[in-house]
Amino acid sequence: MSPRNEEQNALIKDERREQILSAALKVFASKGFAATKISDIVAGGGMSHGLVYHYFKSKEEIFYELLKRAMTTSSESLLMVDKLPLPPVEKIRQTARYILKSIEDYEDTAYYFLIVVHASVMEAPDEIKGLMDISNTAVQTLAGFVREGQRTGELREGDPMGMAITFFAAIEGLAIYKLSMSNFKMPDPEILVGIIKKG
Amino acid sequence: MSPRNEEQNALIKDERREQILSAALKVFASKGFAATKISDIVAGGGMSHGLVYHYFKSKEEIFYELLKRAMTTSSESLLMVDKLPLPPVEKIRQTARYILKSIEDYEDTAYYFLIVVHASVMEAPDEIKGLMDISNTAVQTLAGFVREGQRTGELREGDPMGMAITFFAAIEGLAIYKLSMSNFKMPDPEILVGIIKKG
DNA sequence: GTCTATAAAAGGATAGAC
DNA sequence: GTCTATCCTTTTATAGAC
Repeated sequence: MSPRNEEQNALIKDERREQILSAALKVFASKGFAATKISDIVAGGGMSHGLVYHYFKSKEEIFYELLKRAMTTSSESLLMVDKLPLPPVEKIRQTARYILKSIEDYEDTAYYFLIVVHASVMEAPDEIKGLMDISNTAVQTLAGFVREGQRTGELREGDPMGMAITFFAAIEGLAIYKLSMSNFKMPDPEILVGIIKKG
Repeated sequence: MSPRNEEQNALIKDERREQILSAALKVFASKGFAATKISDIVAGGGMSHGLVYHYFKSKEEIFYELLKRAMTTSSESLLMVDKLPLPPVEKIRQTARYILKSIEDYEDTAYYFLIVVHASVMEAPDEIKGLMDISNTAVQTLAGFVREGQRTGELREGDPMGMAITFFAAIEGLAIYKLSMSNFKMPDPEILVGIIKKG
């Protein structure tokens, strides 16, 4: 009960949570929410069934936490790019490069994108649907780049949201392929820029 | 037992099958395979639980049949376009236009694309994975257009398969959006052409 | 904090009545 | 051909031991 022990406990607690989340990330990404069994998560993380419920209230809460991280990370990344002193086309190019490289280099990035895909296509409770709106932060930031670029005439005309959605849709699709064919190489980011750039 | 009755029975049989498939299409597309309960399909089609099992061996068989239709239709469409006496860019443009219009006009088209998405991300038995290879017919046909166009210099350089995959990935993503936001308008097909066309 | 055993529920599939 | 009732497995979630 000394402070020392409490600190250690907090550390262990955090470690275990992360361990569970890390195992769950892979499984949820690969199978989706409904098809994932607690026993799948347990098998991947080498812990017991009961332990998962010691740290999380339900299967849904685990998924919720992972989705939150996915959404937060992607909107923050876009906001970072937005701060760079670059013309719109370059902001879009940076975004494409950064995301494709991250999917290529870190397996978890592809997993997180898959979590978002699953959240989009599943029948989700309101809490989860609420999180999905945050994703619109990323889409909307990108749509902002497009609007800006259309004003200066560097970019293709057309509905900015439609273009931004297509841009992310393509990335999500690529993440799906990456995961099913591990030897699949991410394409040149320029083809994503081509969605938006004037032909 | 007269021939007349057999014919009528065959008709009824076919009608029921289609009725079940039609109800299942919407539900599978909206919730995915694992999350779909037989009772969901039943509710959508206004028939009884047992009837479904009279016409199909299992939930999986229903999904399999729908996926087969999705795959067959898309590869056939691409082969049709390939027969047209058009330069590669135009074949790609036709494909983009045709598919986006079909998603826009027919709800079922979007549903069928969603079936494919779910099949891509689910943990599927070998039979279903086998069907997914057929999808590569469509992707590969498109990749063929790209290769052709690269030879003549009209199209962007880079891995044709990567571009074809991105093209379809974008469409699948758009179908997802279409279904969750029914008022979402499909973007200009040119943005899909932009993935492949020289910038 | 972690595990094992068990409860409780859900859902796929079948049998048999009509 | 169609429906209702039931079986039985699977799986989430909890209780309680260590």
